[in-house]
Amino acid sequence: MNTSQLCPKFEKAMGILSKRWTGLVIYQLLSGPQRFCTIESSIGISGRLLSDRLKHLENEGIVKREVFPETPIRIEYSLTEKGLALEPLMKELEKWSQNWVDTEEPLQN
Amino acid sequence: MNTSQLCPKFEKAMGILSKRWTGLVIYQLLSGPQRFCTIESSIGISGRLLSDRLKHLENEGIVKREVFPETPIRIEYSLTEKGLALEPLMKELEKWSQNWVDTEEPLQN
DNA sequence: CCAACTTAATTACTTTTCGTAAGTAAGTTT
DNA sequence: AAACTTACTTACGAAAAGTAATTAAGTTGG
Repeated sequence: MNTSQLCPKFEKAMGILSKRWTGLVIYQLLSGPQRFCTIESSIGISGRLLSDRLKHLENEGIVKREVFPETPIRIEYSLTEKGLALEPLMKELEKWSQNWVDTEEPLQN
Repeated sequence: MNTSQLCPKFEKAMGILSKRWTGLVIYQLLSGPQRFCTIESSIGISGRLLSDRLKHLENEGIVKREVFPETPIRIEYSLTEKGLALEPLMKELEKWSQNWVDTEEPLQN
């Protein structure tokens, strides 16, 4: 049972961000609209999970899926206004990671 | 296999945040040092996972565990400087959630 | 025309993580 | 001594993730 005393909006926002891969997908899309296979290889997610995550983000109104009936057909994913609004947060995470994150493995005792 | 082209520091930072509950634990500790059972009930996490998350956050140098040998004994968790540095990010998430998150269920078709 | 290739998925199966509940150890209160 | 509290740990079924193979629709090359 969830008996938390947090703001439901904040809790939901954190829920989106703390689902594995969603943050990276959003971050990747901040550099512009992209195709499925581009996202897949840029962040190292499997197709199975990327498919799932894009669907969820579409449901949340964060990502938009567009089909371009060119030849060959092209499907592009991009951020909606809601998704783009996460840019300041991503910038903060970039800053924090540069200032505080150490990629070395901690010493094993 | 992870063949991503992202900055390893950023990727690690996102990895920390996108592990379930860690974000909420950090957010909760921003309001000050707290005991295990306080965190547990404020964010609605189970003891089993809170114990695990606090250990991980301690290993990452984000959370500090202090034992006060009073009577009764008291154990407090607080944020380190590294942990406190996440405040601006949390404020951004608060802003975003207030502006964009809708807690209503999406319509079922 | 047909075999091989590409993209955007989906399905099948194994491993890992989560959630619930119960148990434990140390100390406190009644 | 029995019941309670805190800070955990253990056990176990359920859910999610990871890997790999498959599919559907269309494209290219011979």
